[in-house]
Amino acid sequence: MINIKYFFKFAADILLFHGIFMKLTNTSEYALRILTYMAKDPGQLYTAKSLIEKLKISDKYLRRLMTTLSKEGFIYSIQGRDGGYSFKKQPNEIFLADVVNAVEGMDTYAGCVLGFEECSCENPCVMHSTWVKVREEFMSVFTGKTLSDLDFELAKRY
Amino acid sequence: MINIKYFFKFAADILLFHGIFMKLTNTSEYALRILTYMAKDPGQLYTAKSLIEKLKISDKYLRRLMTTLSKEGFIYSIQGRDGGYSFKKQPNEIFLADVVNAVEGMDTYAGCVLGFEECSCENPCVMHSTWVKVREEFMSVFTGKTLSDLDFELAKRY
DNA sequence: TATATATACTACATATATGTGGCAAATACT
DNA sequence: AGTATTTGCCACATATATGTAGTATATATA
Repeated sequence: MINIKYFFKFAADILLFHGIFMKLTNTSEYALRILTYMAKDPGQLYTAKSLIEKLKISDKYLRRLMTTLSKEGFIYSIQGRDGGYSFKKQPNEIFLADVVNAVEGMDTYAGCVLGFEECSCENPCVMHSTWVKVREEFMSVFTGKTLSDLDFELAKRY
Repeated sequence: MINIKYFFKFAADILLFHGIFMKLTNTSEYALRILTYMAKDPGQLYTAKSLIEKLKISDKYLRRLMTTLSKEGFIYSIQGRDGGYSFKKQPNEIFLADVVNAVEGMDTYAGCVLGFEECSCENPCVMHSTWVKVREEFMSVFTGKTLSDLDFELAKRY
């Protein structure tokens, strides 16, 4: 899930700055943060402890998420001493959309921006075409890129 | 605020359909639903009662929203018998981004898709450029269109 | 078998978004 | 002044997302 907010902000020099706030839910953020981190070195076995320390995600929340990601087939887990998590599917088989979908659940549908049930191309609301433009950009990016299609060389993080 | 979810859905013919769920918060949906409805006939005075019936928004929630929209300067309100709401700013002066921003509050900022505080073009996360593409599409559409730039002829709704 | 270390699960706690109830205040009309 | 109709406001109720606590279970090693 993604949250988007617009904002206005005064810079120090009194310049009016008109920007956007667009944010995944913490849950989706965490899932992508974890998997993109693991994708840098996909062969490794990662303990919850190491992920928590490295990625600043709260202990129990991360563990619950790992269980979800495991049940969804992205990773497998090994219990007991010397246990941990590693990839089950390869990173180049995992699309960004799949990750978001998995952790957010599938009990949703493509909705009208104004919340109308009956909105469609044949019977559009006043914002239909406007919204479709935004949605299609998001769709093409998130369904078109896998975990291994990201900027691992550019990013100095982790 | 906007919530986006991906979804998979089986059509009747067993075709696997891979789509997107992308949704404003109810609050933003309501605000846009109300203002786009009013923008079809901007000169009129609208009672809360008529808006509730027409737009299927719960009584008290709509009234609270109208007060917000009024305080934010989009509309003015007339109390008492024969009172109601009407535009203060003209619809062609109200950008979609302004509406979302007004009802969601301004205590936010443009964030990293993975939730990193320090993420920027100079110090990007692995998803930075990917996310910027999506965000800029949303930004250009919502800061580029006003309430009067919508498809009033096409939409049979209301 | 005992111990250390790891994941799995359940239930609860907190924060935020959303929705509701009741009453006060304003205004037109009689 | 009295009444009907309308907006304004406060406090609470509910739903969902997020975060935490405690305990059970699994496994490598000694």
